[in-house]
Amino acid sequence: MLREPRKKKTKELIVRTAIQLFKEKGYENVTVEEITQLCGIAKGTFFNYFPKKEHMLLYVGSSYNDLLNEIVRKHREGPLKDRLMELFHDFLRLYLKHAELLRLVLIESIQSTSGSTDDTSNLTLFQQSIRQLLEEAKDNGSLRSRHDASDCAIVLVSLFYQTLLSASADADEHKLTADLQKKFDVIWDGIADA
Amino acid sequence: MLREPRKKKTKELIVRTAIQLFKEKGYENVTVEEITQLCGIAKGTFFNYFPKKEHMLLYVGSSYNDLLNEIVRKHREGPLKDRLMELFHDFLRLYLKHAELLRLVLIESIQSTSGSTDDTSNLTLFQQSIRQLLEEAKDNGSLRSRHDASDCAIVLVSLFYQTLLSASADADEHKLTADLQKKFDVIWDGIADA
DNA sequence: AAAAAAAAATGACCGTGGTCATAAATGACT
DNA sequence: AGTCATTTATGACCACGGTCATTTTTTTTT
Repeated sequence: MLREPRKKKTKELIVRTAIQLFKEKGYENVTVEEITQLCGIAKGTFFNYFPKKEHMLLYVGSSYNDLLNEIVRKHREGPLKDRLMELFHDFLRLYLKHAELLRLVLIESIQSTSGSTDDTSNLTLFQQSIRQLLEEAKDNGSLRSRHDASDCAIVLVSLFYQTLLSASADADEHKLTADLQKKFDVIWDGIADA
Repeated sequence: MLREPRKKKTKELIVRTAIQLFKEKGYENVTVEEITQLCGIAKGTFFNYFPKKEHMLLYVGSSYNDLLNEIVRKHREGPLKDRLMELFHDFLRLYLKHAELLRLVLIESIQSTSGSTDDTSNLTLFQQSIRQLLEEAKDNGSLRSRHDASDCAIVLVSLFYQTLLSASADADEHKLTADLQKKFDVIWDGIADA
């Protein structure tokens, strides 16, 4: 059967073409027809592969998955909190490279995740790898916490996303890192002093 | 000048009609034309009052502002953390009454807030009232914290929103309250034990 | 009260996302 | 190779959000 590989090829072609156009001209300024024309296919074909234009954004997101995992794997030295901060700092830098597009991706991911327990969403994947990191830290003693690793991961990741989303257009890397640092300080120590 | 009051009337009429239709049939299933027809005005008129259909969602959001402030004012007894939890619990109940619509409102609010420092957005307003509550608590001694009230407010509010957004369609009030409780425990005590 | 100016309403019109009946392509079977 | 079944591609078509030149209404000026 030669059909499957060919479908995949077409799908990849659409994704690659679309991402490039989105980065060039901005998501809103790219029409589905434009994408398909550049791919040499008919407009209708696009919708055989993606139910909505917005679904492309989820694919843009998942195209970053490998890169994200690599970053998570990279940070293995030093105190846990510092490691996490460096890790998020790297993510932040990556995000800022295409902030306009990735903001849409993030919002779309949030939108598609909510209302359904879908474990394969980009957001959940990311959360899981942070959770895993925390669990390892708990196991090897570098983190002592009465809280569930899973809950901590949710908290950390939401605050990270919140930082990205609240980033105003003029915000630079350093401002955002500082923002994130403050939030992390709060949750790391807790709000109320003992 | 009699123009201003009349404009306001029309705007209110549109908002009321739209909200009702949204709640009846769901945002996506209501067309602008339908709204205007029910208002007895032309389609084009709608866009004299709202630049986009989605802007209606922000107005839906702001229509809850008074109610929200009232809830904040209501909880004045007991330990701070409990008060906050009750407060958020009330919000949550309110949210669940029209979860479908309010999820869209929330997402739209997030979307419109991000990228611009707009202090009048619904989200910012809410955050500010929580911040104020925390500051009062710090002043009268019921909260002792080394962290900025503002930062704490951001953290609390983001986690609340995250809870709302991650609510799957089948989630009930109790499940969500429990979810929220766990997150609040984490940030209240801090992730790492002393 | 008439004329001029300003503001607001209108609906024909357009672009784009998305549908769907039909056509083309592919693979299985004889 | 020829027939049939199934999958995939196609583009005319539609619905809806949004625009804009024109008309209608309201306010100001004389």
